[in-house]
Amino acid sequence: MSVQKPSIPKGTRDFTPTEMVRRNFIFNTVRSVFEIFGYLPIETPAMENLSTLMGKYGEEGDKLLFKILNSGNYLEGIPDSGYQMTDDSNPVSGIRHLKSDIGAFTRHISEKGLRYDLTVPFARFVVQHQNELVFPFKRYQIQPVWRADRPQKGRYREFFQCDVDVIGSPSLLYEVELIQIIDEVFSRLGIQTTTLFNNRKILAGIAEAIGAPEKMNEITVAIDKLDKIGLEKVCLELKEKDLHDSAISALQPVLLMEGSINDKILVLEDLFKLSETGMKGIVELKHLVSLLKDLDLRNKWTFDVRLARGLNYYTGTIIEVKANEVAMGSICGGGRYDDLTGIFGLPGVSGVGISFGADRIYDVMNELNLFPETIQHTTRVLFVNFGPEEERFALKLLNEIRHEGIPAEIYPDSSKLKKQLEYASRKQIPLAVLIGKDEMESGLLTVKDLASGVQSRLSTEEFIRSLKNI
RNA sequence: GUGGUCGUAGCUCAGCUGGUUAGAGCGUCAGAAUGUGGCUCUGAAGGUCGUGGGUUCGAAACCCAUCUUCCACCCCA
Repeated sequence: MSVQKPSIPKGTRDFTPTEMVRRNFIFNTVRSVFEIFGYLPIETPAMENLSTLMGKYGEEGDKLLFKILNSGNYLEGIPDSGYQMTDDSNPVSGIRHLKSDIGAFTRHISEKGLRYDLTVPFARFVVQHQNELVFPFKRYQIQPVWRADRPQKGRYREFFQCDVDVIGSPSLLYEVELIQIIDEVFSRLGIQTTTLFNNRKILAGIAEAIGAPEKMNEITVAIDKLDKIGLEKVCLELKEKDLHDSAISALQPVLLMEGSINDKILVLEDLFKLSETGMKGIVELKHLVSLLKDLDLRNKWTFDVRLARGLNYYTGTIIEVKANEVAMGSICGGGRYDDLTGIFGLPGVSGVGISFGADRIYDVMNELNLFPETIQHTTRVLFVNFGPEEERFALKLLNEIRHEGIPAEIYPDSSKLKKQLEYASRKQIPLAVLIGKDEMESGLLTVKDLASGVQSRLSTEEFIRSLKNI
């Protein structure tokens, strides 16, 4: 039997205790902010039926779904001679046919997949539990999601999302609330951010107004690249996407737009004389901006027409957050979806939500050294072990200290003192308690402060009191 | 998914155009008057050179495949 090198699938990671302490710091911060705003937790299974997942994220998204092979003999029911199509009853024979309709074959052997995000499972959850829920329903959800993407920096195949959504109200107050949550979370974590928002109706309006409503996606994707590739190439790309010259020139004012939010709104209002949808978007945008202006948020925010979020289900406001000091994809994003639950049989319910990317937030904080030192160590007191008798004595005291809620431990054997103190030192345990014969007889403990090296003799009562005071 | 890129001790890397027993720093472990850590000193362990093929008298170095890393596109947290 050969020894195999241990490894984990690409794009996945192990987390060490140090990393977990830091990750939990992020989760706890996010969680407590969510709760302050009145959101409650839910969880859903790691796997969903493929029928729930497929078709919700566009063609690209479908490809990125991790599918789970049916258990047992998943080839059962497929005749030896070929493959029976699911949607018509003509048997097709031969492996070549099977390959040519890989979709149908996949549906046969796999009916579950790992969740791709938390929003779609949430929609499914709402429809399934609609009778038990109070609307507007505000929930948060912190769980891993999986995407069969090609990994890169800040891009993993398994990562945690922290979602907050509210469903059952079209009120713009919730957009404001989410932007407040973003501000609060990042202020607490110490990350300086810029929150960008846009409105899907404005994007649709632009496409409509320049006479190419069916090309909205192409147009938004191209506009999104403006910073990256420049005006000329954007226009070139639009041309390649079969957009008329007249449409491209009509788009120029939008591409060249700059100045304050109000300036941009004026440009758009002018354009939207030809688009009702666009006007609606402007009305929403103006309302949102006026509400935000009164709030004195600590982080930057602004309207950005170039913001284009791909997911097909957004219909109103779209939001994205970037860290100011680190080059990384967005660390938070989301938006308003008017009919996410419609496909599951509950039409006309509007919702809005955002998702914090815990893993990217971790990377950003790590790069900027933002994790506070104080979250590091857990054990605060180590009892040094001098032998069976001393052990007994220490165990009693150890128990008392733990009852006071102070994390403490005892060294497992009477190794050299040197070794025991080194253990404390390496684990960054601040206090070591030495109980040997002297201490047992006198009842005075020797307490060593590892940071300063100072030792003191304290009675057990004094010691416990001093621990509680810190 | 498309196009690149990286892979040598636990970690960070060196190893000249293929040539004999593959190196360093850090870390680890063991010692340095037997109840005192971090610093210092001494010593030791640790590598199928990502994996599998091939070229060659000879490969860590060259070729192919494969996995992994990172990057660009795509998309996104």
